[in-house]
Amino acid sequence: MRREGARRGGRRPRTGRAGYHHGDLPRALVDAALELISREGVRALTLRAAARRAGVSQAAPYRHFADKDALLAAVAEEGFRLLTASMRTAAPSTGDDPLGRFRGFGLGYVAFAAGHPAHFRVMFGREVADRARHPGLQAAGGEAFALLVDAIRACQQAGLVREGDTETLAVSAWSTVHGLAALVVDGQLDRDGSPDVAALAHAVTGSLFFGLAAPRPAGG
Amino acid sequence: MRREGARRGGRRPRTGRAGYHHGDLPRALVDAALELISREGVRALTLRAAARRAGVSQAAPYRHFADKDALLAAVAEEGFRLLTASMRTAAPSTGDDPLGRFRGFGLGYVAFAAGHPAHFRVMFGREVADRARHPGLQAAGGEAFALLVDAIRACQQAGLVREGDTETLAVSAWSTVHGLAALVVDGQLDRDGSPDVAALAHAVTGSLFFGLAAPRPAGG
DNA sequence: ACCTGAACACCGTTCAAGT
DNA sequence: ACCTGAACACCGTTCAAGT
Repeated sequence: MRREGARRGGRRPRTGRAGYHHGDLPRALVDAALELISREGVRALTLRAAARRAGVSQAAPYRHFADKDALLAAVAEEGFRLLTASMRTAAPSTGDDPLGRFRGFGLGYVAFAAGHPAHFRVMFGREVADRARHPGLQAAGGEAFALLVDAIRACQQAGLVREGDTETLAVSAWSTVHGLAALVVDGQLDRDGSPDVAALAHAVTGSLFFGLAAPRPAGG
Repeated sequence: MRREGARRGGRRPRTGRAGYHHGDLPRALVDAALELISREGVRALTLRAAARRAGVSQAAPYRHFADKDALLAAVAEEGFRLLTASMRTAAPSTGDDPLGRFRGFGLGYVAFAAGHPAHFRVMFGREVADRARHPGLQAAGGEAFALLVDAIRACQQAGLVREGDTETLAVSAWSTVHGLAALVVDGQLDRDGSPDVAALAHAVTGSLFFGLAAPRPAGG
């Protein structure tokens, strides 16, 4: 992970384009990787193909990434940052609606996966061979999980979610939204045409909160 | 998918070992693939490495599999069959406990993933590039989902699960167990040592049924 | 400081040829 | 009917060399 800021907006460094083809080859390689994955699948992502797309020689990527794994780790790390952003965007920021906030995180999680399938695949697909070598990755993943844990704790404190080990409840919540996200990205839900992801996300987060059990008959 | 029965037990065909190295090279290649994935990751699975492991030339696999994708599809299809078997084993077969049966399917799903991570990865990891080319695969996946749908319907008929579109409820259930399974296989839950998968599976299927909501105070 | 060209040991896949 | 050997166009990665 020699790469640092993504510098998305362009704004090339003053030191100039001398020697540069892009002003930002790392960024160009990450974009090329995402496009290759989206259009032709993870197997089509080769370092050489990404280099070709960026208009540099096959050896040039090694100036910025130690190996193919490092490029994939950069994609995954960016994905985790976009994930937390998507969760925050979907959640109301007001402190007085902890349940809405919790549900918003879930909806944002699924929306991210549906909107960034290439990122999602690299984040969770074991493409990054040795995750331990990329601690920034683990950290970024932990941040998203922490968001969920905090939201559940707030709901518990408001008396909206039942008592119990917060982390275990968070694993339930994470499993639910992650499972839906994975099934969507994986195309497993496509058997009768393309599914209404937003509707499913609402149904699933609703089930998560209220459960599948039939309401007890009053006095029963 | 030229390959047919897996003939797991050994029992070589009478027609003899003349020309055969294994009696069953397709089986040997599937086993080699699983071992390579388990020991060195999906990237280490190459057709040539599988052939080496099976003791045949690099070109020999093409007698039995059209291409690398076909070998992966065979692994995935076997996985789906093992998944349904695991679900059936974990579920009580008695007709008078639909809820236990439903929960058993969920526990069996997670147990399969934890016990067969290499299969699970190929089944859901987009390693098989063109899934449409392998209809047997889609069918085997649909079977597992159908099990869940039937179990939910039975619970609804017994008044144990609330009314509503059965398929949508099934997606909730599938998402929950699939999400936990994926997080386990992916190592995402390893941040404080290795997790107690069976305990998490119980907690998660419990949450799925009862929800996370705090019990309503009586008369409130 | 960043990039290229050539090289090495690998892949997936094909095809003529062997038994 | 099943397998091999050689071949082709690709990969990841390294390294000396260029500006």
